[in-house]
Amino acid sequence: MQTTSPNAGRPRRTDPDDALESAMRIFWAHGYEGASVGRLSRGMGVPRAGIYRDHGCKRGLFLASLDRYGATRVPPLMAAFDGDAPPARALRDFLGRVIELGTTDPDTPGCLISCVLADAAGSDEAFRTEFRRRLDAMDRAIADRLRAMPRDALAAAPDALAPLVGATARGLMLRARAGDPAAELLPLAATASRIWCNDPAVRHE
Amino acid sequence: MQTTSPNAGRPRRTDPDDALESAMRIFWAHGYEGASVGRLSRGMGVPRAGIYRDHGCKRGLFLASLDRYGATRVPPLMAAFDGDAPPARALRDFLGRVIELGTTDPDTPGCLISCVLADAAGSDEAFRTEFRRRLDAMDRAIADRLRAMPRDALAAAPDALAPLVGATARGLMLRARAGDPAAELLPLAATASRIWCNDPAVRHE
DNA sequence: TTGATTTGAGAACGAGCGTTCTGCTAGGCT
DNA sequence: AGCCTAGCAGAACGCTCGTTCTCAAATCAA
Repeated sequence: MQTTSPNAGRPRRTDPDDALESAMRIFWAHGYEGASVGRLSRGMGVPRAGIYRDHGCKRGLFLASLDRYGATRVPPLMAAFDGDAPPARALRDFLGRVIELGTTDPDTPGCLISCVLADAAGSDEAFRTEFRRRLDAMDRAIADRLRAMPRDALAAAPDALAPLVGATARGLMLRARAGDPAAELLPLAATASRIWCNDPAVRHE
Repeated sequence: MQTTSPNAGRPRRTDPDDALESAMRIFWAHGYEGASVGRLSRGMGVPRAGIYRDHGCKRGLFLASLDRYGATRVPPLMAAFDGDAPPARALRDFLGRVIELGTTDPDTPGCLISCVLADAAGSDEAFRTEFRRRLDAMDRAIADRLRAMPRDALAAAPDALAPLVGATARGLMLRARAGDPAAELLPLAATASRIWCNDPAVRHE
């Protein structure tokens, strides 16, 4: 977006992508209000002034962290619907990836959007709009994937089932935030995916 | 718990129950970190020193607020399972009450536990334990109600379905936090309750 | 009325907040 | 070599935080 300046100046101590990744993880762990600029600066390896130069203010850094989260953490979830696995298998895989994201790193339990942005959205209109925008985007993406599945494979119409899948995924993220290990959550993914799909042979275990 | 003192002292300006209700709503709206003691004191109608006299510290007031939430907001949800309505009806009623709780007052969107305590649980061990304790209690209560339903009425075993019902309810609370109106969420309750119950006559609309 | 007791109102405290500023440093350019 | 640029390190700003303290006000007992 910008040509290199004639004189390059001192190089950055930390790669901007790495710095943003660190910031995202600090927000993820401590919440928006709980993550102080001092802690962010130290964790990012960027001086305080550098944060304001790059993102304007703490809010800007948080919004950039949300963008990074959406760009790096969400696509691997949706990839569960790639390929042509049976619907029940794809849905179980999707929830499995959700559980993995929420439980893999004990320092960042749950989901930056469902657990952190949700809190910030309580009384801040801009954050609430951002929150809603991201929920809608994910549910719409899920609906797109469900619509591509064979008709009558699902227990409800794709547009009706999609927000239910999204809500369930977020409920699992809250469980992950509480420290539940993946092994305790994966059976939930199996039950949910089974119930969501029309497979008369294996109803009520 | 204590006998009246020989000399009664100056009466309180605000009833302690009303004060705690106000504190709970302020935490609900602004989150744990976002609710300052100054704002709490003003909103409660209790001087700062009174908060520390009654609850020890800000954490103590938050925990007391959680207790009040659990005592006043949760039982009306579980009451959906009273009576002998058909399982699908009871489950839909339950989610309907969840939606109502999360959307009725725009100043306190969503759920104090699922949206506020969840954030605080990220890096605070005590809050995480408290969070998990409350999630477990609710899922156990749901399981008790599901077990009382006629066998083979549900699409999965009660103990397997209960945490799924809990997770879905919390996902709806996040939607409420984002500002979704009840009218947009109620169809989700209908779809979920239908899918959770074995009613072959009305599968895939 | 007086004394004991409990609360209210608000000042005060040190610490930490988000944000900005000041020199100094490390590179590329000429 | 000397200049220009951009970033670093850390001090500094005013403000708000959670917490504590002080003193006047209000009630009951004697």
